[in-house]
Amino acid sequence: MPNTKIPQKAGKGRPALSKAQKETMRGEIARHAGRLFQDEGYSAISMRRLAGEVGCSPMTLYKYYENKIEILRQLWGQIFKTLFDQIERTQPRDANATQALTHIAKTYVAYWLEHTEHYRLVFMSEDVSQREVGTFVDDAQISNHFIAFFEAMQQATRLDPQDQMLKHKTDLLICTLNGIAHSQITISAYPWTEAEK
Amino acid sequence: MPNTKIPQKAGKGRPALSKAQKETMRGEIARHAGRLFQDEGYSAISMRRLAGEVGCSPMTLYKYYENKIEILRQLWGQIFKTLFDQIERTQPRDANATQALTHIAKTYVAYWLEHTEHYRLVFMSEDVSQREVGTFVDDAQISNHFIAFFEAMQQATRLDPQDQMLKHKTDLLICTLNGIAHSQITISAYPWTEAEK
DNA sequence: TTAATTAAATATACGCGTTACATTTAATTA
DNA sequence: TAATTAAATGTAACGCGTATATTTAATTAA
Repeated sequence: MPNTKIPQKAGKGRPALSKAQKETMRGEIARHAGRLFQDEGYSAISMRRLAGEVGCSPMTLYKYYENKIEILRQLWGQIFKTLFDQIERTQPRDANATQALTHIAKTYVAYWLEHTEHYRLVFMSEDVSQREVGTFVDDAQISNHFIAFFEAMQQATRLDPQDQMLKHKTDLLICTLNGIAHSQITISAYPWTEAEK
Repeated sequence: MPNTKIPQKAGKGRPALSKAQKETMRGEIARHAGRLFQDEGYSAISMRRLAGEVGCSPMTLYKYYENKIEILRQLWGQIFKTLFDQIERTQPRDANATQALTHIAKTYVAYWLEHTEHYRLVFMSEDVSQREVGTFVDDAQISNHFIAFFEAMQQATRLDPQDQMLKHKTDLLICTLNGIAHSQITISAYPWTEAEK
């Protein structure tokens, strides 16, 4: 196999970037992308433009990210991490199952309302195809966080984790919460009734 | 205003296409597009390719459709028209409000299961952006049909049409029905429990 | 018949995301 | 210092949707 490129373990040449170095540059790109996407919209920012702002060549972006949507997904990941960290941090120790679920739901909605620019970046980025949103849901980094909903719902309802109904209830709750946040951000003044279910 | 282009009423130049001619050509394009999109997927078919199959130049397509997504939306419109015509045609005369709503729901799901290729075209076309799906919901031709759901729900629940709860219930029903169809088409064997709510 | 007019149809061109490839730069070791 | 090797850059190209410029053809006035 003459065409396979095997990276050297401790070769003689220029060393590959360390994980930290790679992360630094990824972060730098994400930082500019976040600002630009927020200001002008995902679809309005071209890779050539982003490269210009970062101060590198367009091709260099592809050294650090597979493609454009992966940059946006990175931002999504950061946002959800912040959100779920906040939920966990503010969860009262002495809460029972129902209170815990309510706390998750309330904090979740409150976060989006306090960071509407993040909400827009996640749920209202234009020219993002369904397939790309699909991989967003598949993204382990993000979807794992939503397991918190599932577990809290399981605790609160005492349903069998195998029960299809449990997943349905959880999905419905998430949809409802997103719906509430969406309504409050786009339309203003919306009935504030999220504690149900 | 020197730049406004006012079409002549019965001008001297080459006559504009008649409405019938325009519709014929639109239908011809939609016919090919339907076949190609179903066989190879919306995103896999380029305007150049579609033009080749129709037998015209790529830009001629833009004489009859604003852009690519409008061709897909035309197909969506046809599908929903067929679907809601069928619901109306098969609605029993002597049904009470609850029975009528149940009939709508059942026929709706059954249609997608009998025409899975249409379901895929409507709900699973890849590389369709969120903005484009947004205008799909805004499309009067399609969304008017969904008013049938709203009215049937209003009759069945006897809620005030102004009541926010009514719209919520309707939205939830539609989501649930789509969810059932989606589950049955993608996964097989799924709990068949749509008559509730 | 011919010239003028006008819309249809086509040809050309642009910027996009992305890929491929060639070249240059810089960090490491023999 | 020379060889090596990955990073980084430059250049070009591809196919895409589509905006704009140009050509073609159908009609009427001369």
